[in-house]
Amino acid sequence: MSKLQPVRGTRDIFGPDARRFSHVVKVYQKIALAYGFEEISTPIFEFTDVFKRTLGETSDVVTKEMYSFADRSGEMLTLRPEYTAGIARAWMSGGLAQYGVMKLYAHGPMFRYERPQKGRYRQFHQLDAEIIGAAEPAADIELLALAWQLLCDLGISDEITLHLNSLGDSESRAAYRTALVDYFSDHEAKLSDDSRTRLHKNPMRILDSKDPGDRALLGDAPRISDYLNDLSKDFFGAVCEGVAALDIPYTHDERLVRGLDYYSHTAFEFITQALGSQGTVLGGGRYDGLIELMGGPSTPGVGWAAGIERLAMMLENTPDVPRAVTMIPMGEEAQMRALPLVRDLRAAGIRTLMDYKGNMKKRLNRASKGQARFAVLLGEDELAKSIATVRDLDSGEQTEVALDALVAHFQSGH
RNA sequence: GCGGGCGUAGCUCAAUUUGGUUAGAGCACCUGGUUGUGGUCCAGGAGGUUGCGGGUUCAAGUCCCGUCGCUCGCCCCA
Repeated sequence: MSKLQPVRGTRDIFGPDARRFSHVVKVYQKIALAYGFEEISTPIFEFTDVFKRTLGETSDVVTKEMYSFADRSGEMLTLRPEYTAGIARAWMSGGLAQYGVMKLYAHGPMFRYERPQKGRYRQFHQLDAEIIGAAEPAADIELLALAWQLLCDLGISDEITLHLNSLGDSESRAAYRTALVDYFSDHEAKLSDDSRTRLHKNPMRILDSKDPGDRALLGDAPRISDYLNDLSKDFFGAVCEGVAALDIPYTHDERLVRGLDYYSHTAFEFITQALGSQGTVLGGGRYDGLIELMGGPSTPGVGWAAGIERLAMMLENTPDVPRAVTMIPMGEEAQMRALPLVRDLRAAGIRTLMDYKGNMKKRLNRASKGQARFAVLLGEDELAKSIATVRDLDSGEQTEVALDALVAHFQSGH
């Protein structure tokens, strides 16, 4: 505990990692705003009940993955393992229903007590999008469009495929579940240990088992599409049509299910092969039963979340630090005279650096290693003439620029 | 929670087949050569309890046990 190392499954994000990370967030914010979503920021912890009630007492997240603790007054709190429950809670406690359909986006840290792996951390970060109050497939489609645009704008869409499925409404889902349990109960002896537990706890999860023995049984297993009632079929058909109209490539993946209890109708995951077994880069679905389950009015909702770390890992290039201007004053007077000049450059939005020590050689050295583009030399000679010597660090060319024209000089693209 | 692989300087790696003196190198960093001109070059410096703890041995970076961490996979998920 006293060791100078980060807690298992957490990490410091710095340098190139930090730039990739924030690039993902910036791109997302821009798109989300363009799509008409509004930002919401919810606390990173909630009363434990918020997650317990919504995720289901027996889900893995609740039984073994939550960071829960009692605070000083004895309240049981939990660091959020996912976004939806907290946002739904905010929607209710803030009376957001008055705004009608709400389209919300968010980004921030999540916490799950899991064994770390490539692309999986105990503190990880998600982008999130939710539409609350819309029962129409158009909302699902809009969210999928938003997700796809994000992946496109990040330049990673060609490594990713959309897997789309319908879990049906609660009636369809219940019927299917019964059929599934019947089928697998007949073959219980052939199931893997994991799937035998699933059979009783969460039978639909057997469908995406990686065990070869289980997979052999799947061929003859009942298919969800045969159990959808008309309403569910129409809904799914509309979503597929919309996705096709937007030219989003997808596959209907009947084995795609959800671990969380409150999902219905649409379920989807954007999956890549590039990240090993942590291939789901963005996933979500419709949760029409959630808000009622939490004690609110019956209210439909759809949403998704994406792992920022996973997206960042897939970026082809690391965004560069913008190239800077480095001020190099020589002598005490120049040092003072440089202060307002640097301030004005910075106020104009020009990335401007100034060292605290060193002779000109060292400063130029540091400037070029730090990827600066220009050095502004300011010494006695320059001050006497009210100019600065601007040195192009790539070409070595030097020009004289009047001090009161410095900002304009760099703003004009130099 | 379960299984495999791996832990030597900030990073990448050395350290003779089978244990043997003071654990080395490159990159990066700092200082000087050059008190107003960088990236090169030269010289020097700093940086390590070989992850940690125990054991075997005259002797352990090297062998054994434990532990912690990283990593890949399972479970589950973003």
